[in-house]
Amino acid sequence: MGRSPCCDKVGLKKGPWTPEEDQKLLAYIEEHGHGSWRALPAKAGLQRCGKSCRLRWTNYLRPDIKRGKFSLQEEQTIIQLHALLGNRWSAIATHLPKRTDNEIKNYWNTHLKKRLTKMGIDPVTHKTKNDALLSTGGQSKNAANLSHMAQWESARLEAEARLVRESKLRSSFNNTPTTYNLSSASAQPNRSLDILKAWSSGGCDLESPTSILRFSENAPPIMTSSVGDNSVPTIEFVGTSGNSSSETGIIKEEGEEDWKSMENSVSFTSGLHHDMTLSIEAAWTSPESLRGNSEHVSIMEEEGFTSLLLNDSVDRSLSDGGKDSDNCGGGEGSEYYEDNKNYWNSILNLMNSSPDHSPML
DNA sequence: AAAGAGCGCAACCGCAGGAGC
DNA sequence: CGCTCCTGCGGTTGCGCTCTT
Repeated sequence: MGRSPCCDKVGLKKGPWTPEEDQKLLAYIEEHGHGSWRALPAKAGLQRCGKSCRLRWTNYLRPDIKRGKFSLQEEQTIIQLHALLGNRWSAIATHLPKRTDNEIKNYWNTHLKKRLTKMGIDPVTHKTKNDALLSTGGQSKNAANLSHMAQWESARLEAEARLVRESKLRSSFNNTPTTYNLSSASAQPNRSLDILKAWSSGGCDLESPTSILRFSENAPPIMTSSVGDNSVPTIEFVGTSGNSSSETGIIKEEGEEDWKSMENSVSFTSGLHHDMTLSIEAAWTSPESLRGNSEHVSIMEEEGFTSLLLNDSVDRSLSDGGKDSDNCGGGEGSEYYEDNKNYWNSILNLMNSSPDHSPML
């Protein structure tokens, strides 16, 4: 596919932007919008290529960018999303309001990666070195499941990001908030199957599982456990699933096409029937208002999925999930559940046990 | 105080893929 | 259907600042 150079590179300035250039770019975009980036520099009187202007705007000048030190919450979100998504910074940035993918990428490379390494955690696999050594046999199966889970999660996050973008786009034309529907556990109240078990078993009829990383942005950081001496925060993997036998579920592994169609769907309800929730106990404060009627969880404009990610806590406890009433789970699933639970707990434990939350040097 | 090393971050590079013609 | 334009993304680079010796 022919790709033209972004600029002819003759007479165009490169390198750091000057305040004057920033001012020109800002003034132009405020008045006209960016329109075509390629045409922008000439119109704005800048000796830059369009690509450079776009980067400057998206990574620095945009008014909705939050700069400065990353909070502990943000760090944890990055680490956990990275474990699921890998180096997909734009997807991760979707869940960190006001942070750019570039900033997150830089922060990961300069701070978090080193910190995890120092903790003995492989920043690529998010496994401890011991885990890596033991990762044979059944362990590798779990690793494969985690990888599979990550694929689902990755696709789902992309879909959600798209919906948020579409929501914002629509709202620019229509001031009324846009509402999307997400499936929820209570859509089928008796769903109590741990989705992880289902994945591990490989024999369940599953559609696209989904997961929610839950935090409370306003809650104290996760180390605020008040239970006993053991103040180690925990993350729970809460899986819910429907009556697998009653659903039309078809295992759609590697179902790229299915995901594409799902991404184009306005409602998640049609495509996502399972929730797997990572929750932090310390943030386990469920608004009662959300409990009674969660058939459709409305995501309002500007809050988007991030609200769910960070604030929502539709209560889906493990209490009934532990009954293992399904007929397609099994012991392996339980082990998997425990392994991943332990994994997240270990990361957070290590994070929180750091002398401070500044990079370890 | 000076020089070198290390670090952090803004910016660049090149590829991928969607949209339009 | 193929080409070009345009944008988004992830990896990498290089400069300036800070720290160490």
